[in-house]
Amino acid sequence: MKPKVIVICGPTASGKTALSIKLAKQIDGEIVSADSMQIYKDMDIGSAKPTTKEMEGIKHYMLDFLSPEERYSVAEYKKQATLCIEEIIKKGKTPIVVGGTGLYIDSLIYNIEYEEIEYDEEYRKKLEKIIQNEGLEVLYNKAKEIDEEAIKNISKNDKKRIIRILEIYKSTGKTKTEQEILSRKNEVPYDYKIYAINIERPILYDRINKRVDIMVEQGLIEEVENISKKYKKYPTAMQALGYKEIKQYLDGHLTKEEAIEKVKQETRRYAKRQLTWFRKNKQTIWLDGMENIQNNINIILEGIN
RNA sequence: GGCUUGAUAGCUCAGUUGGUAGAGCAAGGGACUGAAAAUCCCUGUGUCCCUGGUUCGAUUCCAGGUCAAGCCA
Repeated sequence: MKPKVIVICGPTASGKTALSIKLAKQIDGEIVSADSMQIYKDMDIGSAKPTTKEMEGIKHYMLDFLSPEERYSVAEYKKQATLCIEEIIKKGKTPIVVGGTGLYIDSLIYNIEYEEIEYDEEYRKKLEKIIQNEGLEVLYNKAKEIDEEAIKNISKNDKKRIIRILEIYKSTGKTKTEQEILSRKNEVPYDYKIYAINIERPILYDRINKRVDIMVEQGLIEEVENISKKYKKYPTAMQALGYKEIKQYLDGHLTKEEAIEKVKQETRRYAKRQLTWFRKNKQTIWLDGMENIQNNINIILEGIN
């Protein structure tokens, strides 16, 4: 029998944190975060990182451990989160994976293996330069020569994925298609039970809007100010919703009101994309976020026993 | 009170020499394996303010009404 691991996903502001902590207390569980922004230190308010008080003594992993100056990726997440899950199981407790980053969750539930490679900054700079001088199409054609299969699913405008085909080939000598076949060769070691929380769209959007207002009240602007003073570069951290928009305000490109409105709008769009992602997995059991938390926990308890 | 202008998608507006309409933004759907809170793809939603007239046919022309803005009293 494979050990059970519970996954709780869902769009931002759907109530994952509250549900997961209450669940953990009832089943003697510990929480492994699956959130690409809550990993960063000093990004507390804007990433909606659970506070120590909210955690109610439940141990959380994969949270608040990385400097915003550091680069991070799903490959590292997969490796580290797997170690956390193993540790929790060793203690005889139940791991609960909680988060909104679909890519990170999939890396676990499908047990995706990522080959060891090093990030080659020089090569990426070189590619960026080619895009600037000669256009993206040059790289698209190059990628097409390397991996005709993978390029079928990639738009001519999708800069990131075009670059990735080239980077993977450069550092491993394998095509992305070959790499993806290898990445799924290992059996999934755990019995993942996947739950997603959803709320009626207008209510979800209303909650998002209100949450952004609360973040500003709690000092989001000061938080972003602090980060931009404290750190010199933030290769992935400043992609975060709430941070990049407030940064634009601090740099004088937006008024405060415009920036706040933009955070709300971009967060609503993000929630929509998250839902698209989570809908794809047909074994996911959906919970109604407007339902009483204990009732939802009961559904989960029935599912795992 | 009089005159002028306007009223078309959720918003800002274009347009139809009379044959029931289209842009931007917003929105919705989708993709996603090493930056993923990122990146990218697809989609047009409509009593054309109301009532009547002219007309084979009116959102378009005419009359009246309603509302809004401006000007004059």
